[in-house]
Amino acid sequence: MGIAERKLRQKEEMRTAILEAAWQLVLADGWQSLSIRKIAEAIEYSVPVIYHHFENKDAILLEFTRQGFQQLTQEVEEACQKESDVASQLEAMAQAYWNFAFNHQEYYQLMFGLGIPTCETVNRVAEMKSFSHMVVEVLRRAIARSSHPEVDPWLKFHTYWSILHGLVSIQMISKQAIVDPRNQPVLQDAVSGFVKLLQS
Amino acid sequence: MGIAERKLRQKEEMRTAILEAAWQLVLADGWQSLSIRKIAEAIEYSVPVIYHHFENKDAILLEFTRQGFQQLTQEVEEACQKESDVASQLEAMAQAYWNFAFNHQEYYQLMFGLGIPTCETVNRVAEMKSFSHMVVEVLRRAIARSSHPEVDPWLKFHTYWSILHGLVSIQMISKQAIVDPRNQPVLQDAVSGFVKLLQS
DNA sequence: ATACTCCGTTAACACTGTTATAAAATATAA
DNA sequence: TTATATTTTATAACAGTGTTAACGGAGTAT
Repeated sequence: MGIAERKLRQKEEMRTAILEAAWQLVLADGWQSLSIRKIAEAIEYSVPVIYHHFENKDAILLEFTRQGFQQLTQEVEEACQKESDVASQLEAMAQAYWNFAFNHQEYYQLMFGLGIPTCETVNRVAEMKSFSHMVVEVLRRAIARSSHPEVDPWLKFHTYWSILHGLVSIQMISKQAIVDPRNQPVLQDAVSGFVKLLQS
Repeated sequence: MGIAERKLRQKEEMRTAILEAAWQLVLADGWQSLSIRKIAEAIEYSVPVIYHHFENKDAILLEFTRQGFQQLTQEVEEACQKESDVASQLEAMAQAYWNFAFNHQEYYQLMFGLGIPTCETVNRVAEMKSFSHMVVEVLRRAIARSSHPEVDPWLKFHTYWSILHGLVSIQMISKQAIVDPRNQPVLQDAVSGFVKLLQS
């Protein structure tokens, strides 16, 4: 009875065909414009067949999210194994993480739910510049008082902001719960570390 | 001729009515489910009137983004002014930033294009746990070799990951450009600072 | 009173995810 | 081989979405 086997094989082929077509569409036009109908047209089948292989559109996206995390883990791990001492490992891993994010932007944006307001959108928001400016001034004073007054305050601002934004978004993703602001050891850990280093 | 003034006033009132209705809808059901038709129904006008006040849906969202950055700047600045020395200022500002993000999650998510995969979605991705586990193991070794072996590796992981994610997403938002991985002073700055502190 | 400019409407276009229903193709049993 | 049962595929619809063209009516200006 090779019939059942053939059917299973065909089912698997169809599944990967859907994923491959979807991926091509994403590479061409981004996540925002991906649609079930476009996938159906690409694989030259009608729309409902897709629903025989995936419960809904989110299931397709979830599949890619999984693939993304697999690949991220693999690349970071490889970078780690190329180094011997722990400090170099952590730095190499950070670099690998960064490389993954920008070499596979589509993956990264999906994995972390980044709608990505385009560069134009951001530049239109003058209010963002006020914010940057305000924080930079504080950092400038801190740097002036430190033992390394040549440090670039904009570099430090970028770092400071990134730490804050990273803390917030990772927290938002991992826990929906409302958090007591007075109980944030991670925030304390990261910020006090940053400040200590700034003043050293 | 008070007529022209009255018309201008009415136009302004309509504009704020649209924004207020939109805001209520967002508070009730989130950004994802906000639609022009729902706004129209809420203000008891037909759909096209909205297009007389805003070019399109994005223009409405942009308005809220602006408001968000204004409010964020204000709250962070107030927190800054309550402190005297720079270190306390930077820490208070970080706390204010954090508070803003979680007290006005809708604003924050819009401002940074966070689609926010829900907690359930994230938990379904087992691959995320592999990643976490892998990194935690490296941190555990680093902590064991440091002079503070009692430090929680999961706390440090959370910090490490947040720094990386923050760097990446801020970079993705502010510059569309493809970046040369060998030229990332901010990444160097943040990660080497983290590692130094970890080993101290 | 006539012409004209707004303001607001209805109705449509071109999409989206999802699904009920019907038909065609295939597999099984007689 | 024929007839029945099963699975696979397609058509067409539902309920939404953003956006806009076309039309009506009220208020203003000449």
